[in-house]
Amino acid sequence: MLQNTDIYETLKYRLMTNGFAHGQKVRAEHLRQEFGCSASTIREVLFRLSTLGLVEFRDQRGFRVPEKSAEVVNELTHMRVLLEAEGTAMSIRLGGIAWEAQLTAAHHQLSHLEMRLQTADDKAPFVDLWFAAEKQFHETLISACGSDSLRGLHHQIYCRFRQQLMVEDRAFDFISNNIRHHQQILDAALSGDEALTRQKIHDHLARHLLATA
Amino acid sequence: MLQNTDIYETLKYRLMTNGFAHGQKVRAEHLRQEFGCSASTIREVLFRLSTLGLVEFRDQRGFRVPEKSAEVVNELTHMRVLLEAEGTAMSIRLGGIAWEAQLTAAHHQLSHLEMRLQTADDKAPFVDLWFAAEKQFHETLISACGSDSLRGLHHQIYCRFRQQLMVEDRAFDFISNNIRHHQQILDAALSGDEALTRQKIHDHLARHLLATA
DNA sequence: TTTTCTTGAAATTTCGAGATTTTGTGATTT
DNA sequence: AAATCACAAAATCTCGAAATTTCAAGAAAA
Repeated sequence: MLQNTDIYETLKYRLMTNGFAHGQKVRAEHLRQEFGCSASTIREVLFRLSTLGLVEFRDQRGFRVPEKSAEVVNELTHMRVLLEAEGTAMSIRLGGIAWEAQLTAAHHQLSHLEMRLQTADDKAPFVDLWFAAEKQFHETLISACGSDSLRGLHHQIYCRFRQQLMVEDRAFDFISNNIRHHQQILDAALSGDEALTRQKIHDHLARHLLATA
Repeated sequence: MLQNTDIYETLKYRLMTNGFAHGQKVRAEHLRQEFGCSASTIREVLFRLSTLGLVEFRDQRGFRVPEKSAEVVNELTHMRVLLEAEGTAMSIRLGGIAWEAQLTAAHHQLSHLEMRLQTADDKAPFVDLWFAAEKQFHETLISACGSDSLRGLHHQIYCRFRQQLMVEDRAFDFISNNIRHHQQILDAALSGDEALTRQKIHDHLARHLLATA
C-alpha cells in the first residue's frame, strides 16, 4: 500500500501538473478509494499541501484547487524573478566547477528536448519530460546558493507557478523564445556576470508579468 | 471548546515565542488534554504548522521544534532583507498617504514601547507587547506592496526568524540601536527614497548576518 | 569492550463510525 | 420575480480504539 509520503508526492505532482481542474473540489472521501486508505490520511496530506498553496482549505468546506488568475501569475512570477536571480547570483559566487557542470548538463537535457518539441507535431508525449527538465534547470540555477531557506521558498513559488500555467503551457508556442532565453541564462551564468544573469532571468520570465502602470 | 483555527493560532504563537524549547518534541497526545480535543485534531494543526517550518515532521517519529542554528538565522535574515526591501519599495510606490499614516502609527507605537524598554529594569512585562509591535511595524512596511504572495512568504520567514531569536532577544541589549534603526527606516520610507530604504532595512538586520568570506 | 539481538513499553498512524455543518431543492412568503 | 424558510442529502469534522512502528534497556554474541 502507498505510504503517507508517497500520497503526498503523488498528489503534489498531480496538483502541479493540473491533474485536477482549477476550482475543482478535492474530496478526501473520493481519493480514499484510489489510494486504498482512509479519508483522514488523505486529509492530512491535503493539509500539508494547503500550506504550500497548492490547495485551498476553508473551514467546514474542504479543499479546492485554486482558480487561475492573471494577478496571481504576476505575483508568482515576480517572486520567481526575485528568488531565482538572488539564488543564481549566490550560486555563481559559491558553486564552482561542480555547479557549472551540473548546470550545463541540465541545460543540455532541456535544450535537446526543446529542440525536438519545436518541430514535433504532437507535443503531448513531451509534456511530462519537458516539465521535469525545465524544473531541473531552474532548480539547478539556485542549487549552489547555500541557503535551504531560499531553495524552499523558491520551490513553493515554482510549484504554484506551474499549477497556474501548466494548462496554457501545453501549447508550447513560447518554445523558440524559451530556447534562446535558457541559452542566454546559461551563458551569462557561466561567464560569472551576476548582473547580466539577473537580467536574463528577468527577461525569460517577463512575459508573465503584467504591464504595470 | 476551542475551534480548530484557534488551536492553530495558539500553537503558532507559542511556537514563535518559544513556548516550546528548541529541539523539544511536540506530542499531539499531550496537547490533546490541554485543548480538550482528540490527538488527530492536534495532528492536523501540527501538519499545517510543519509546512510553515515552525515544527519539523518526520515520518513515524512525530513533530519536533527546530533546533537553534546560527546558519538558519543567517539564511532567514537574508530572506527577510530580500523580501522586506522589495515589499517596502513596492509599498512606497503604491501605498500613498494611507500607508504612510499606518506606518507612522505603527512606528509611534513601537518607538514608545522601545523607549520605555530601554530604561526599564524588568523587561519581562514588555516582551509580549514589544513582540507584537515590532511584528506590526515590519508587516506594515510591506502591507501596501499589493502582493499576497510576497506578504505570505515574508510572514513565513518572519515567524521562523522570531522562533530562532526570541530567546536571546529577551535581553533587549540591542534596544538602543533598534530605536535608531526603526527611525531611519521610517524616515527613509516617508521620504520616498527606495534605495535608501532598502539600505536601512539591510542595516537594521545586518547584525544577524554571518560575516561572509 | 563493542556489537547485535530480543523484547516490552511508548509513540505514532490508521481507520471508520457517529456528530456536526454545509449544500441543494422545493415550498412558502414578500 | 425575489427572498425566506424547511428539510433532506451530502460533505466535513471529531474521536478513541486498534494496528503499526519506533525507542530503550538488557541479554547474548563477537
